[in-house]
Amino acid sequence: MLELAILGLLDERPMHGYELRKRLSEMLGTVRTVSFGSLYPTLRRLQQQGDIVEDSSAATATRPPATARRGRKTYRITTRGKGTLAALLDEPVSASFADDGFGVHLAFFDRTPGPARVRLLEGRRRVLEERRESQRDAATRAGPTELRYARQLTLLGLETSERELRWINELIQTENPSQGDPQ
Amino acid sequence: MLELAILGLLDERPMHGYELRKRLSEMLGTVRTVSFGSLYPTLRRLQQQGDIVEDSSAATATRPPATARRGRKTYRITTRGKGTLAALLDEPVSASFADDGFGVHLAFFDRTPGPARVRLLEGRRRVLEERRESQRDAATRAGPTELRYARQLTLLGLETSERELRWINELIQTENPSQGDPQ
DNA sequence: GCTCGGTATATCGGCTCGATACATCAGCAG
DNA sequence: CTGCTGATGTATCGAGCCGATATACCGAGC
Repeated sequence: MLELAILGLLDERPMHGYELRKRLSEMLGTVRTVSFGSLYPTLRRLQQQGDIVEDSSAATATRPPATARRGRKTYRITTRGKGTLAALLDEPVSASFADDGFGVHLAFFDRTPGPARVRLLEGRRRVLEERRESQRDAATRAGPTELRYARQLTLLGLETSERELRWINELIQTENPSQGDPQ
Repeated sequence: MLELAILGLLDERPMHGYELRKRLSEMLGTVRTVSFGSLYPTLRRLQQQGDIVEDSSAATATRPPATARRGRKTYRITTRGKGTLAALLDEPVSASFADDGFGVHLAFFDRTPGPARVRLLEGRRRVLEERRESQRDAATRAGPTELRYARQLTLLGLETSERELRWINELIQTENPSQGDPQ
């Protein structure tokens, strides 16, 4: 998922690590924060795979020193990286339907082809439906009295799932007005 | 957090790994599922620390074979383990205020002493307030048009945070009727 | 001139997950 | 009775991610 986020951002313009993190935080808001302990290893991995390269042009181009501060490493997406990005956008994996992954995918929704959009939204809906069912089971099942707080938390979660389901159903209708809600 | 959950369950009665996982799933509902890849290493760690021991009495007690199926390992909490559990319940750490950890703590709320209850609830409230603020910032900040889907997700998250804040404020009032909401 | 906070890269240990492997056992169909 | 399937049950492996930590440079303000 982090690979998708990085490639998506570098597809807009070259950036260095620290900047990537800032853009990620403001873009994904509370959905996901990225630690340096994940970011830098992922950058190295992407570089080894040939999806990104260190961008030397920015340093040597117009202004010799000054612009590129010491220690800065600016990365740029390669042609191979663009292919990887397109594949990630087109083929949602199971992680794409989880809370985190879905938010990342959604941030690049405008670059996602139509069929993949529908697959993504419906996969997310399926996850939410399963969650709702298990929450309903837990809420119905009469637990011991001492668990009333945990039960209230479950009820709160159930409401949240139901709201998000309504939300995503609206989104699916917007995306594909011809067919209704099968469930 | 997983240590707390295991110790808390074993404090009720001895159990083996598979059973622990089932109880955890139905108890925490959707809040948290535990994989075997976390469960078994954690059990080993707890055993090495002396917080739990393999319970041989159950196997040799009333019925010789039959009950204890081959390969089953039943664990029992030790005196040291009870101390660890009490400490975990009494001293909420930063992980206790995260979504996962909070749910686990709440499941054992009836065994948590009063002052620790208040610390837990107020710590959780602080986390939620921070989240709400950053979501408000993100929602206010006019992003580019192509991010409208991600923005709608943020708005949904903002509503969720606000609802959970109202919920926890009620809980705090129930716990401590004398003093109101400082924020 | 000196400290303080923001910028910037990087590593380490430890936890957790998903996948996988491998047994046992109950029930049921052939 | 034999073989199949599916639930029970323990366990490991690789990989990703997080939080803490270390290091260093820079600009602003006193």
